[in-house]
Order: sequence, then C-alpha cells, then structure tokens
Amino acid sequence: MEIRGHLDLLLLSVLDSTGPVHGYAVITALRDRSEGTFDLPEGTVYPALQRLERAGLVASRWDDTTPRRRRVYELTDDGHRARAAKKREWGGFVVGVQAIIGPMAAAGPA
Amino acid sequence: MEIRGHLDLLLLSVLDSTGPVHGYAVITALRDRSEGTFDLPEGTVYPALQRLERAGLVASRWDDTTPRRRRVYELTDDGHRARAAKKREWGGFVVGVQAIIGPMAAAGPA
DNA sequence: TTTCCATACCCAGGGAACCTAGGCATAGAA
DNA sequence: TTCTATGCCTAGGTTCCCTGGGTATGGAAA
Repeated sequence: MEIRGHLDLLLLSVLDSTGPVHGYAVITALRDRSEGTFDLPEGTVYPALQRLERAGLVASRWDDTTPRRRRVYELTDDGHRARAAKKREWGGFVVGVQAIIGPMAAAGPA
Repeated sequence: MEIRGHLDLLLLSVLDSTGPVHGYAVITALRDRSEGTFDLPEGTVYPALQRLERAGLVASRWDDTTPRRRRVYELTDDGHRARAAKKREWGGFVVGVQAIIGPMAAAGPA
C-alpha cells in the first residue's frame, strides 16, 4: 500500500500513542493497528525516523536495559505540535479528495 | 496541499466525470471542486497526464475546432478500470490511516 | 549443539513523483 | 497597446520511499 507523503503522520501518531518506543516496535505497531495495510520495510521506517529526528520532531536514545540494545524514540514538543497539525491537514486532504472522486460505495447488505 | 501518490486517482476521477476535456480545464476543475485545496501547478498536471497516457489509461488528441488549440484527454477502458481500482485502494488507505491516527475531532456545535 | 527464525539496528543507491522555474503563444479586456 | 487569463510545454532539482543488501543477538526447534 502506498504511503507517499503521509508516512510522517503515521510515525508521529504511533509515537504519540505509545510513548517512548524502539523502531522495530513502530513497524509492528503500524502493521498490527492497520491490520496489515501498512507493512513497511525497515528501509522505509528507520531513515524516516532519522529524518524526523533531524527535523527536531523526535528525539532518540539508546536503551541498554533490555537484553537487546535498542534505540528508543519519542516525540519532542515540536513533534506533538507537528502531529496535531498534520492530522488536521490530513482531514482537509480527505475532504478534498472525496470532493473530487465522489462518495465511496456503501458496504453491501448482509 | 500535498498530493503524493494520489494524483492519478484525482486526474482519472476528473476525466471520468467530465468526459473529454483539455488539461487546463482539469486544473481548474480540481481547484474548484476541492474549493482550493488542490491548486496544482501546470508543471504537475501536464506531465502527469502524459504519464497516464504512456500507461495507456488516457488518450489524447488535438482539438482545433476551438479558437485556441487544445489537447483533449479522455479515459481509455483501462483508465476506467484503473480509476475504479484506485478508488477502492483509496478507501482502504483511509481506513488504515484512521486506524493509526485515531478519529478526527468532531466539528464543534453550532 | 547446531540451526533457524524473529528481533533489531543500519546504509547506499535507485527510481519515481511532484514541483520550481522557466519558455512560447493567442484571445480578449482595459 | 498593454495586460491578464488561457493554454501548451520541458528541464532539472528535491524529496521520498523502497530495494537490497550487511551485521548481530536471543530463543526455539531439531
């Protein structure tokens, strides 16, 4: 499933709802919550998290308390604000697309 | 407003609902129907229409009956099928995103 | 004990998409 | 006559996301 342009919102949303979490868990959360719709390769998610960190929306640190060494990410204050802003933007985007493509077909009767 | 990955669906939808139409009119239709949300530069739309034509989803011809020479686009049979498929895909995409980001805030009371 | 899978991190490079920033030309209004 | 809206186009850059690797450990299975 294509993500183009909305990956940041998804990542920020996961980090917002889970709190501090490592990258691999973000991938599984995305897959589980979307029931398989968003099964993203690591080569997508790790660089994206780094990009968000460079942008100051996310902060990371190593967690050495677990058996396996992990890098743990969490939202910064800017990240929280960016998530909220991108969510509103998403709402407008959906409205715009629906206006162009027309309503989705209703689910058929049982 | 970002379009990433969903431009084809928008273009195919406009062509589907208008029938044969020239590129500039596609741009204005997109802007008007979305109430300004999708105000796309020509440098986005013209190359995209060409790409759709190369993909066989759209056919074009010159229309010399109007005072100004125009290139008119319309959907092929494959284009109609692609539009329907992409619309279904869009539905799944929205469901997936909503599952991750949570419900949108309700509009406030009047 | 060895083998395999899931976990967990990373990077280089490629391809595609979209936009910027132009160029060219005509019709009609001011 | 000059300006704006219409109408077409392209080259090139940027950014994004993915492919296809590499490295390593923990735990289960054989």
